[in-house]
Amino acid sequence: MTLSSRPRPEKIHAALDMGALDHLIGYQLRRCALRSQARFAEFMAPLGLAPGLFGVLHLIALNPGRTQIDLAQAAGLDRSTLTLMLDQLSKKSWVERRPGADRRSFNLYITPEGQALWQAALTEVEAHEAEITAPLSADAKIVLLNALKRLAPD
Amino acid sequence: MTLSSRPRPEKIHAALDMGALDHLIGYQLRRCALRSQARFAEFMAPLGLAPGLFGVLHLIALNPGRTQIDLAQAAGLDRSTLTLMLDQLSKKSWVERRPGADRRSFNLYITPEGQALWQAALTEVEAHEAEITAPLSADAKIVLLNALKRLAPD
DNA sequence: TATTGTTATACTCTATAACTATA
DNA sequence: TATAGTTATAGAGTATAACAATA
Repeated sequence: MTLSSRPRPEKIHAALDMGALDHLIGYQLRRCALRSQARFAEFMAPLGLAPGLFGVLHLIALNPGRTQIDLAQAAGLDRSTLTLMLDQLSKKSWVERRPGADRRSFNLYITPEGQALWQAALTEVEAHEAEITAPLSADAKIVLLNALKRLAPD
Repeated sequence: MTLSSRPRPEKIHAALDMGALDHLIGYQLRRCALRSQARFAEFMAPLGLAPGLFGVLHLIALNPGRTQIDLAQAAGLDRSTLTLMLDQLSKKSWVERRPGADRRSFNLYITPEGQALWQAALTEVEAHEAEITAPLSADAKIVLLNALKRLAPD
């Protein structure tokens, strides 16, 4: 906290009063997620992969042959949103839309290039996770994870 | 989990494999925050207040007379971002930019209308918080809050 | 009729860079 | 020169609504 930090001479802005916000899980959740996401974006940037796109790539890698509707539902996205994300992923040749038996829909597959990128991304994901959870003990991580899962059950 | 839920006859999409994502705090954080924010937006919508604008209004209400730079720093926003948000808040007459001694800057104040709106918003904030934390015991809430604060210290 | 995916459009939130006025 | 704020612009990420093709 600011209590322990000696004020620097250059510029002192007294800390602003946050009021009840400080005690709200909703607010702290937002703070943590924003910070985590910003850092995650930095880890992904060298790969040319936007944070949201990693999630989609990951789901396709683990679940080849699914339709866009399946995927949108699993990722919690609108199908129109997913269309745009898949446009980006297929423009980079990381993901393929293959026509299926039902000619209204596509079956989604990761490409070899996509596989390579995905593996590289997984390494970054682990590094990111280790970094952001560094302040927590192993036990605390488990407790936190369980709490989060109870908060947003499927 | 899906283990206990009887499959409904209409439409069965086998749950997609999430792989390691399920065990990542970074990912679960994102899921929870997105869900919380979407719900928060619904609570704020009747007031005509976008979620991000509430935070700014709240800071101004609690810290009258501060400059935009102060506020941007406290909210973790760029000053250009804050300019746009204040444009919206002042267009609705909820916030006032008053010229100060230093004629480069403004001092920010909440208006009477803003006060009324802020009070209404605080009620919604509490309702939102109660709803999203409903799955947790009082103890679990405290533990979660502490974990989140350790994750994103100031 | 209902479903899948696409398109057009728009909104929120955010940033960078160049600018104006003031210090 | 440096700072406060504005403007122009851009880019994620998201959604709704209308649409075409197919079931």
